[in-house]
Amino acid sequence: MSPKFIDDATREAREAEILQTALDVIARDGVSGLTIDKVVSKVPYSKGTVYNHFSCKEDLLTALCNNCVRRLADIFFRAASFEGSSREKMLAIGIGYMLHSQFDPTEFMLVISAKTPSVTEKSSQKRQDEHQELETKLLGTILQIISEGLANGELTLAPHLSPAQVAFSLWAMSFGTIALLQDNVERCGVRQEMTLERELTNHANLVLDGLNWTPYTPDHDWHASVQRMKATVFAPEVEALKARWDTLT
Amino acid sequence: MSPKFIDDATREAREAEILQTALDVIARDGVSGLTIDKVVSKVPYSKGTVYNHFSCKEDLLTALCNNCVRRLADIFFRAASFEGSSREKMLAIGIGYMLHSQFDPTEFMLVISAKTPSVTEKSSQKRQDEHQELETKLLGTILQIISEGLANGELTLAPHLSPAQVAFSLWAMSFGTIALLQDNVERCGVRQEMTLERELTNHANLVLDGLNWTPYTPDHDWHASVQRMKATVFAPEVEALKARWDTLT
DNA sequence: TTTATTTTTGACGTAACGTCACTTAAAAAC
DNA sequence: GTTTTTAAGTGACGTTACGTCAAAAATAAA
Repeated sequence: MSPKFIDDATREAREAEILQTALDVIARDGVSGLTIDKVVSKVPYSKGTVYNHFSCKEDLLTALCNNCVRRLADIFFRAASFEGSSREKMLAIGIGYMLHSQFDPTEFMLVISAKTPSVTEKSSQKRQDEHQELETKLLGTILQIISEGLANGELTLAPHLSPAQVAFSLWAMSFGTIALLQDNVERCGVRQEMTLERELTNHANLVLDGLNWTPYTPDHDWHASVQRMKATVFAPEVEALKARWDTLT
Repeated sequence: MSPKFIDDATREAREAEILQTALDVIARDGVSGLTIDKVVSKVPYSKGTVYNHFSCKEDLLTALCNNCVRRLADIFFRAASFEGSSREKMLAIGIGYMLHSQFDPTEFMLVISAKTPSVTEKSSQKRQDEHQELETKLLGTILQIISEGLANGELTLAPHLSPAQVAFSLWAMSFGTIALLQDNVERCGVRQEMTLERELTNHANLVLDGLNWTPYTPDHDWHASVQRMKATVFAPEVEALKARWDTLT
């Protein structure tokens, strides 16, 4: 009386395979070029099976986005483990975010795409809940660094600010900076003189100084900190970027 | 030898009519529910004529976005005319941005949608150029306020920051804050305690303090400034929001 | 009235979506 | 080893929407 069963492991492996294929399609044809039919044709499963995993195209996009956020959670975790002051760890979050977005602009832009009404309006509730959960996890890591700063006196919060508000500010700052600079460099006159790393560091220092998070910008060599991050906790990302660069030239 | 000619005025009027209809469709069915066919059926013109104005659906979306940015340019201009210190004017930019996004969340989200790869990949070059131009204009207004602050000594830039970088930081801050808080209030635990106005003010003050833009947060009643803005330069927006609120209740 | 030229039209070909009736296959029962 | 049972997979199909284009309409000069 018990029929064919598919175990969770192979099910997840298959889902990953479909998602990777979708990412390949996007890398080749852009987000607008992603179609379920293309994915189906490149995968050893039928359309019915694909729709068994994802309720619609937008659901698939959200799933891709969630994968990205999951990877980001790992990066943030490593950022928090950077050997240094709490403020350096905070900066590391932004740098990690940036490195990831540079390594996979497609994935980073997917996060924006997935926040777009046309996607959220159609994506399944289950995956959107998952998205919220993952975002909360990201903020959790940031909150932890804030606690650390508060605990060791490097950060003193003004009475009108809660840790959650600070976490949000920092996240919004990184997101805004990376999103707006992402593919606009060398297009708009006002922006072309900037490079992402420098800008992000500047903008982060602006906010962190504003928060009275010591050491203040003039008292520390932040560029050196960034170099150290890139040599330690983000070595894999830097390595990957370097490898990519070598391949392209 | 001269045939039927359509003058620019009626042409633009028709374009506005189509765009308004598209906005109506989006208000009813969401961005994902927007289809050219629906717009055509609600407008006294044929599909061919609509495609005569917009090269594709994405092009229409970008046009809607540009309309929004154009309105924003007006708001920023008024913000810059606020009677007060340069820092108050700067805060006014953020508040104006926020008021507009509250009055028309659809339009604000359209700006994000239009920055999404699936849209930029298909939209016409002409409208994307227009978009860049409009954004540059927005930044121009911000740059003017920065100049003013520098001129009267209320703002002194650290050597590593250019006015353009500062303008960008402030814009990214506003964009990120509004975008991420827009429709997420009361969804994610970390965020639910915040209201948009308070958060935006906090975040703006953070950045402005970080920039050493006087008067510093503890030395000024920013809430009062915001109230005054809402009573003067943004009276129309506040009025419109109030009217909307009265209608809904 | 004719002619020349722009503008409008909407039927049509194409592409992608998402569904569903049917097939396949595996494990338990006998 | 055969039968039974039902989860899982399939892909043809109906539908919707896109964007085009050849023909029709409209208008102003000749």
